[in-house]
Amino acid sequence: MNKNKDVAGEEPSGALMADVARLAGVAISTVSRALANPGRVNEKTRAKINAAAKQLGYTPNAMARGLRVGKSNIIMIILPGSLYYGASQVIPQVLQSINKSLIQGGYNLMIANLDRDEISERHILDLAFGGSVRGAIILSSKLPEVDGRSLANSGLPIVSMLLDMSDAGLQSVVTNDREAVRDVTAELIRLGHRRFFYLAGPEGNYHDVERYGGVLEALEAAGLSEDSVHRSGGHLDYQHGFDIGVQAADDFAELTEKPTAVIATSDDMAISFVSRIQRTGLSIPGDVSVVSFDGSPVCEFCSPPLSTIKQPVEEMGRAAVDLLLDAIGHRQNTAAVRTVIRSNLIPRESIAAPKS
Amino acid sequence: MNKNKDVAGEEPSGALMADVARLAGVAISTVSRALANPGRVNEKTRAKINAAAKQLGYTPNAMARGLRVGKSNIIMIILPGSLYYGASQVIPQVLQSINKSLIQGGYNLMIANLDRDEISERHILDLAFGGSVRGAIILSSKLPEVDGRSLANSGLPIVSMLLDMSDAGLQSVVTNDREAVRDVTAELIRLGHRRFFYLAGPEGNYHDVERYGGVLEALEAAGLSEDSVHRSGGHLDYQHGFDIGVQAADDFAELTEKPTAVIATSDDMAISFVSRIQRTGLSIPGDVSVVSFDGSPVCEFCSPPLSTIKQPVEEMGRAAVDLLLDAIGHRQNTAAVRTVIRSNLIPRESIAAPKS
DNA sequence: CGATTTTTGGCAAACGTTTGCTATAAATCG
DNA sequence: CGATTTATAGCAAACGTTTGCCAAAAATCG
Repeated sequence: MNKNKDVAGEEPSGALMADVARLAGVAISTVSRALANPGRVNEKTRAKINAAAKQLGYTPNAMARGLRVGKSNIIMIILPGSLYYGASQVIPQVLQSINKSLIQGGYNLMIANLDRDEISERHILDLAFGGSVRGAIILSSKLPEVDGRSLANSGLPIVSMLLDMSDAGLQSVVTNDREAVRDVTAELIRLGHRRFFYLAGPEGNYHDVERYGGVLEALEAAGLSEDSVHRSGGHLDYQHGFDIGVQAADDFAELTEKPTAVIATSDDMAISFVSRIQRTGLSIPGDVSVVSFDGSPVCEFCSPPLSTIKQPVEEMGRAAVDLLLDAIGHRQNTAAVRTVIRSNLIPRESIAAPKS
Repeated sequence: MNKNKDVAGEEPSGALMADVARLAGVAISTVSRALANPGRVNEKTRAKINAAAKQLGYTPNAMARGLRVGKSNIIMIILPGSLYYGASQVIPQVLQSINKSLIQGGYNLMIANLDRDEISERHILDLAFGGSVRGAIILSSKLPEVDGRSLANSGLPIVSMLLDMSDAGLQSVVTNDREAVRDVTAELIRLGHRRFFYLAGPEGNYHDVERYGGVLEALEAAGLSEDSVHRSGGHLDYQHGFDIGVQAADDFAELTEKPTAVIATSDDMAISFVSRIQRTGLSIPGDVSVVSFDGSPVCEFCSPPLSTIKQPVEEMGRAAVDLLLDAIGHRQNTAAVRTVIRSNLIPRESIAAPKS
């Protein structure tokens, strides 16, 4: 019965631009221009067209447009898969902030997980090279690369967030991890602390390097030796944030000369650490001061409320999107490939001068 | 210089199917079939084509394919915008689980936020009617509807998750909120509790209705009056999870006859509530027992560790994706429009028998 | 009022695939 | 070995837009 033998879809879906044109009594091209290119068509015909479009409930087909103009309106965010996801409180906030900014710019957000397997790398590359996405925001330190195809030379605008990848030539939006940790360490030193306990994230990870570096800088500035800090953790993924704190507490228990201040690289590990060492009879901040990184809201309601360095994720998300849209719009990529947005310490009761 | 005057894209982007065909010395259509329809082409030519494709780093253009076949391979997840996002710990887990399942099925996940404004409704409808997405998983109770276009009759397969929308004819994947709360309330009654304090989520919200209903059912079953439970909160969004707990603590303080057991509808509010009432000198579970809903990992590290009802979000995500893909594949939509996956109580030290 | 410029609308050719149909080559059969 | 079936490959027409170019109409000018 169907006249059109080469029918592809199953349902006629919605109204087409041709339908709108017919109803408005104009050509298809006029409809197209009326909808997209305000100035190019007479005000009166445009009104007619708009009316027709509304009446038919017309919605332009995104794929047809994308194909024709050779651009999609989708941005993908590349998350370091199970490594990060759900681990740190920051990811949902990052997503929300990025999505909000993107939509204002007329873009949509697609999620891509970059795990350690080749499958996921290939998948991301397919997205990039298949014209599905227009740009990428990456939260992973590794750029997918398989069989000669590499995200780096996909021609896709890419912005790195959280991690500094300016070395790889990527615009990067980061916070001042190092400086923030240095400052808080300096503050602890000023309060009288001399022995420190550092809860590391995954070994070699950018954040870990930066943050531990910050500790060392503060120690050096105060004339303290590197031995004043004991490093714990580092062999677990961020995914196991709470586990890191648990293990570190065991570690801590075995030290003969207890540190008086703990610097944790995420709130999760700080929380589980605190929970465990309180159980051994130590009090916070009486016996040991604790400060961590992330700024999770839950820190306010721990006992005692935890001091934490709040990452400005919303601002970072906005900045990343701005940079990406700039790059897409060919507005000259500002020479600066590194955008730093400052973290703030939220001081709470978990920090005090050491006992004696 | 460019011969092709009607050039659309700016860069030649990657290799085209035509390039592969030329290199392999076959027709375009043969390439297409070789890549998609294994059996339809001779093994030998197929090998030649695959080699050519790999050599050129060919990636099929998703939009062209989508346009031709009239289907996209993108699924959108509709989140209740700022209402939920970042509030409850469950969202990131939901996203991860859904994304993982989708990718295995060859689909991609796009994020859509449904806020209370018309803009976001329109945006989602554009996605649906513009052929951008192939199906939707919705975590919001409201179906977007503007100007006669409604998601309900977009023809798009939709699955509701977390919220039961089977009344609206949507396949729904939910947990047994009511039953779980009823059981835990019954257990509290068994322990000897007779006066309860209920921390409500947003008033009228599905979860709130179900969970509060569970409390009432347990009371009734035990022959206790509805007055045995004091309801607090309910006028704030989930977004303000922690705030709800804080306000509820004030509320609690004013009660002359203190309840001995608290049932909270999210971990966030339980955590802030506990923090505040401990500050007033009450002890948990000595003076008051606390149980909440969600199963956030952080509960294990609260003091005392919080009993919580763990929502099986991973399983729910998987189930939602399965149902959606079934619907897309026209496999008869199983008559059951309601899939229930059971929650489990994780009992911890925050629950005990009342004092006297 | 004729000539020139500016607006406005239409035609048709893309964009990169998929796929129905058809043509050829190979295989099978009587 | 000719006839019939079956496997394989190619042609060309879609899919629903956008947009370069041109033609007609309207406006402006001398």
